[in-house]
Amino acid sequence: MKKELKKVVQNELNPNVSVDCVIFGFDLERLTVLLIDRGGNTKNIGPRLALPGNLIYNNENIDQAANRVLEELTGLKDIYLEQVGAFGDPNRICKDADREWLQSIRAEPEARVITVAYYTLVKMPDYAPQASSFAKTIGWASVNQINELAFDHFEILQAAKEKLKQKIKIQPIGFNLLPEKFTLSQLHRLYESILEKPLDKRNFRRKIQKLEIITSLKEKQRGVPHKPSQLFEFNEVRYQELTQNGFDNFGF
Amino acid sequence: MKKELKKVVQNELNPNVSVDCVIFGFDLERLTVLLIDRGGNTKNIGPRLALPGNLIYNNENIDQAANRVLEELTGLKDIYLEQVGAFGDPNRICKDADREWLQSIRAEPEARVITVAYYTLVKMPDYAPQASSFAKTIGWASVNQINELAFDHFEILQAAKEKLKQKIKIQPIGFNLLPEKFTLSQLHRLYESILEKPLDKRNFRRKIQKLEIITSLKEKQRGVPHKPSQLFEFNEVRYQELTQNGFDNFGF
DNA sequence: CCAAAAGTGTTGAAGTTACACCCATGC
DNA sequence: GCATGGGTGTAACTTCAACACTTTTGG
Repeated sequence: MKKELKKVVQNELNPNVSVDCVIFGFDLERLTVLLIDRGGNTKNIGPRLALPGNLIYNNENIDQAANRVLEELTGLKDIYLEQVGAFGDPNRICKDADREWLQSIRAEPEARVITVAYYTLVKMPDYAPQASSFAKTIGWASVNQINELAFDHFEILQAAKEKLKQKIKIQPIGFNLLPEKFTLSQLHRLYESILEKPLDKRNFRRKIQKLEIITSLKEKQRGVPHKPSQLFEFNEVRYQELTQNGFDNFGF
Repeated sequence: MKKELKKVVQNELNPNVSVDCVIFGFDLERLTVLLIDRGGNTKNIGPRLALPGNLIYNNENIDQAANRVLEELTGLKDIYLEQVGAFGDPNRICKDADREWLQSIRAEPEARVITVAYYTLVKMPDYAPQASSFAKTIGWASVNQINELAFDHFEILQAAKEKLKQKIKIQPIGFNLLPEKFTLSQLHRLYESILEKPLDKRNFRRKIQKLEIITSLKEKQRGVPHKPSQLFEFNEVRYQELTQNGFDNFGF
């Protein structure tokens, strides 16, 4: 072992640790994810799309780093955030485009990086897109139309999907993806999108309503070319009651 | 940003990333965990016990690093390994004893470290303890008698317990903690230890036997001062069948 | 013969699945 | 009036929870 005893500079970027964020949304039809486009400087070799992410600072914890990246990118604070895990094979930078891109944005492009992945749930209407230092353009993509991403980001996306799938079976986190007022059909489609399987309409409605975690509003959809749907809101109070009594299973 | 362009030395330790391992065992009564004792050089300030772990090399992936630490410590290869997640507040080294200990074993004791935690399941009889460069003495401790550990290791242990608890509800990984031949009562106690709640004996037996993932051996316990118990073994083939048909819930 | 853990069935309640038709609206 | 999605009930089946006594061995 070589003794270097170099002083750690607290507010510098740590060249070895990054965070990447899988930002999920729901367009009322499909589950979507926010991707950045690395643009033309990859000369169109390899995938142009990537998950948003960046190196962490030495004086912030990992969750803070994820929140910072999110705020820089979406302008949103305090959104639902869950760690997926750590990734980072030594050879994760296997594509020419990846290497080229890193050289354009990193001080130490050859450093061994491990990345801590998070997934987050945002209400699409709340989201105010904004360009940032590391994202030329950004946009939503339908999750199941993606089949290639930069670095190991495709693998990370798959892992995030799986975590979300498991989580939604035991906690009603889906409400983070819906507007304040929503219909049972929208909630139904959301669950089907995440679980990637059809759910019987009547059984789904019965199950949700029995839990009493949604409250019917005195309001209906307007202007739709079919029978207008009842609107509901999430009942946070009731949810707290349930979880405190050890509830942890929806049975989907 | 400062351009350094230093060459990464592939087979050097990365000062910023470590792995820590929660090695679970089962003594047929309680869930246990393998801890290292940092010994006398802490002057008995703060907790002496810690999870085994070490920095990663730049040329190994994180899973490999965890396997390496495990093999160095227990001599075991190919054991059940599951990532818990990444940890590492900037201020995780908050205890004097921690700082002092790091100075004795690390080239860059002040570096910001994030650690990737894993939990593993070992059959206690297979385990051959051996001292290593970073562990003076090691030993098993009963999980629920621990209330303090070095660094953020107590927090990591709690997270690992929780992951194990969730996992065992959906996959029969408990067999990794039992000897090849075991009794239903031992399996029962194992599930109760992990889930931290009593399970009805008859209902438990019925549920396990219906799944057919254990096979009755033509052999019984010998030399016990009570009715000798039937011995069983895990049926791996049957388990593969089940999981391929999408089975993922024990319903505990 | 005593202590200790093994082993075994039934019943009532709750939950799950599968399934088809009428309703309210915009155009 | 027609296309579109909204909304509703029931019956058969499966699963779950609760519960107490007899058996076999070693000492």
